[in-house]
Amino acid sequence: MPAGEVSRRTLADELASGVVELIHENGLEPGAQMDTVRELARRFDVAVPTMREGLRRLEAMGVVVLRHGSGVYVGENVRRSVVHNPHSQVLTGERLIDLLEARRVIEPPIAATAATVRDPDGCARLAAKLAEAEQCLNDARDRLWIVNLDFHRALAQAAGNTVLAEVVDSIVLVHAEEQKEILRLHGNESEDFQEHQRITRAVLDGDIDAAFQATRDHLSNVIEAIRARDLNGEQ
Amino acid sequence: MPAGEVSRRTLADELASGVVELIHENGLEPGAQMDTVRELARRFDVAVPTMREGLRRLEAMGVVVLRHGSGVYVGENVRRSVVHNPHSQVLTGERLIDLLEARRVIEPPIAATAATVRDPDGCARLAAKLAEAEQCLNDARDRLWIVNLDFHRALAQAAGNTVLAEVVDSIVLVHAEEQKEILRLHGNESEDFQEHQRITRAVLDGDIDAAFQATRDHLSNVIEAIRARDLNGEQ
DNA sequence: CTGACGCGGTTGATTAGATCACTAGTTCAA
DNA sequence: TTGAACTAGTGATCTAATCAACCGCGTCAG
Repeated sequence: MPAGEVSRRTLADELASGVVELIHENGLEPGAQMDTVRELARRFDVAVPTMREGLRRLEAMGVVVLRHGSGVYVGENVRRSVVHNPHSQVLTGERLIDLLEARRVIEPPIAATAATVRDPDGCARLAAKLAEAEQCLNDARDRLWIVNLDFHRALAQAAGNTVLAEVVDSIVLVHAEEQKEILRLHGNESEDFQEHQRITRAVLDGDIDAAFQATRDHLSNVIEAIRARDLNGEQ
Repeated sequence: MPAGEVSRRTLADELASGVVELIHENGLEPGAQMDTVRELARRFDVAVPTMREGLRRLEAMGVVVLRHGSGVYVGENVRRSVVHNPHSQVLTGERLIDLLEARRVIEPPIAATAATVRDPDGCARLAAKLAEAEQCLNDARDRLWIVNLDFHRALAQAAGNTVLAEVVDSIVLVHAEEQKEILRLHGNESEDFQEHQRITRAVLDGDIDAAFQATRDHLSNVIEAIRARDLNGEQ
């Protein structure tokens, strides 16, 4: 009984692939409206509920978005190879530490790459996100957590490699709501901001070692803060 | 018209979450059989096609597997947070280079972590995968490509962090079939094997710098080999 | 006794058709 | 001109039926 074994490909799976081909053949960008569910069902000569099953597969991946009463749209993830799974296990203390430690391994070399590349657009976006965070520190503290996560995404994007951006995007978004709550209770917002400043300066200056070290130090501090609250004791 | 915006949560989405909760409440492991589609529909008081839509979402993520004539099973990805999207764009030359360059950023520090941790099980699995690759080099060359990808997965697992393992798992599996074809035509199998040997020795010896450098060199060589074939000219 | 084959029951897969809920665009009235 | 109401289009969900695949059990043959 090897449950992981793919036996025969279902029609829903084939329809999902067919729809993706259609998107790419027509050069549709994220946000573009596609044929309706009924039209797609007619085009592929299947029943509407069967087409819906295929579209649900794509929806899970963020490749399409079904809007009730409006239509079917191309999703943001249409070109993504790596996504995060919104239907995975509940976040445990151990898992959060695992996640942050993984980020501590991955993100410093990404920051170093960003400092190497020094892409003008990427750097501008990073600086803009830092400015946004500063504003949030002053008058929109409830948004600060997501802007801080976005800072890390901008950092990965500044490395100029879409796969790296997708990877970081995926891991920072894991259990986003739960992270929000934990960071709200135990984060240190002004220290985080200073550390983000340090990272940004290093990247803008093209100082590879400083970018690496600042990112590593920052994530180490986050890990220590989370550890200090003895997360396992609260479960 | 913000297509990426989540308006109202559908029943299919809620059912997907409900099924995941059921899996975790009952402590079901990958491979375990769950209630049938009809039973799940009854349990959640919805119609069968609606439950099927929810299950298709989970199936896309590898959280469940629907086996025709048999039942619904828990999938391998039930605990995964990061997965690869099988429904993304066609692999282009540029995209493959992007992918390999991302791996060159991420995998060396992961190898260094593996050399730091020196987990006995992880190291054993790495050595076993290397031995398997050697065997394939002699008498099963058609399988060598997947075993070589598995080597990288074993390397990430040896770092002892599930998120890192998931990340590497996801990126090496991207466009696996297409990678197979490209590596078959342009890879250098005996050189790859030697480089994998070098990486393994460094990890087993706990030589952090060597593990980092050997992994980086290996991936650089793969990138150069792919570049040398002028991939864009072939499209 | 063991292995292979066939059958029946269970379960997933797909269809057809209907009704309900939401959205976007248009028209009308203040 | 603006806001509200209406309508048509579209997704969401349901009911009910039929078809296809799998699994377990029993029987038969070697």
